Amino acid sequence: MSRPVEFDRDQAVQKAVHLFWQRGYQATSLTDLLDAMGLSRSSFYAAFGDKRGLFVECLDVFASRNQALLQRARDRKPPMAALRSYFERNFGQTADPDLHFGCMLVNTVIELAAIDQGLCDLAGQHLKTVQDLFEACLGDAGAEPDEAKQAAAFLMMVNEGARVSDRQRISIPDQLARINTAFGYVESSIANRNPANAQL
Amino acid sequence: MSRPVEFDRDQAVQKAVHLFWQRGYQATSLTDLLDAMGLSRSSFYAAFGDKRGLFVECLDVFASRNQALLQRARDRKPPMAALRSYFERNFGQTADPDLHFGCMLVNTVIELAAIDQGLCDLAGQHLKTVQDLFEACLGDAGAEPDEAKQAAAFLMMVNEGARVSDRQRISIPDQLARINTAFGYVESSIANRNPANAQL
DNA sequence: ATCTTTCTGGAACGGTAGGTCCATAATTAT
DNA sequence: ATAATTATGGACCTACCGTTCCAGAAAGAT
Repeated sequence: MSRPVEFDRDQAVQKAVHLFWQRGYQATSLTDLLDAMGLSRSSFYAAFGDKRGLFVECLDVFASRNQALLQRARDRKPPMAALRSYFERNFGQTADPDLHFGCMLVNTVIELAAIDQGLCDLAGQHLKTVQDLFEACLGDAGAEPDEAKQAAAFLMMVNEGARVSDRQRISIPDQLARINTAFGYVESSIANRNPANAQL
Repeated sequence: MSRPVEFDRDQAVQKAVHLFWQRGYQATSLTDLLDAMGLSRSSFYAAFGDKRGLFVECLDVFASRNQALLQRARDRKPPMAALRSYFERNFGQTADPDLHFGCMLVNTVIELAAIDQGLCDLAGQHLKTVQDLFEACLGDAGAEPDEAKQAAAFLMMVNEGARVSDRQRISIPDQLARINTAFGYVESSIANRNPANAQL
């Protein structure tokens, strides 16, 4: 029927995610995006509507990749180990030592809270989904329902804090130590209430 | 000798702090600042150099007010109560229910991590000073030196997370519950290691 | 009252932002 | 080969950014 699109849409979005994740929404200019994605202005607007539309798509892509990561860990490891792996991701196991972008959802909440409530809320909803996954893992580990809910909320706060620390290029051992402290608290709390689950 | 300045510099900086705190560095335009501070462009550049210079000054003002708040609480309350009051500040005790700006230092770290490393580092240094205050409070509460250091790092992570949650307009009871969970962990940890300090 | 100094308002600057538009290139269907 | 359709490159638009500059207003010193 007509001329086909020349660029790989998914790959272009990947590049955009990387840019937005690193530099945030406002500081990423359309020119930056076009250069990274390797397409022209017309193609961009035809494919994504506008900058904000692309950002929404990037938030969704980031969030689903993020959730999949935790979900896969949950399928393969003991529940508390799966949770820990989510928190320790990007701390020490990445090849690039300068890859301290934190979490795109957290970055978005902070950057756009007073600028674009719609985008901020969208990022917040994705974070809430992750928190629900935390709760499920804690349930797997033997926590009572209310205990799991409380600990999941606590762990989401810890997660948000850890991502802030990450952007400050805190040393990896210090970062891991903080996370270990938080998990030590949660695990001993669950074990104390349910001594049956000595090992989680 | 000559015509005196017409505006109150401190008051103008206060207004600027409020704007930068709420909207961040990039989204606050010079026009916004001039309107809020009530001075003209010429006066602005004569008094503050440029936008970035004013931001540095605002970061310093915010940080010193922040530290003073915790320090005053430390002088007047038991150490752990003083710490708690710092975390609970701005959650429920403010008159304006829409005042969910988080912490200007945390906001700056996230917004400018990949944009202006100097400003990001400056905010990070101020946060480190607060963390040192945390450590001092924990020492007051009877924690061993290494225990205090570890718990202070943990609490800074919690603080950063709590400020992120604040920007999402999380409900006040939920916010207080998370903080209470974190402090419950820390306090029972200190009490268990040093049973002598049953009450902190 | 005059001079000197400094502050003030507003016009103007170059640069860049996100977004639009159109002529042209490229592809498929006939 | 030609027609129809859609993607593409790049010029162009308006708006706003942070900053500079200058003419004139205002106040103290004499």
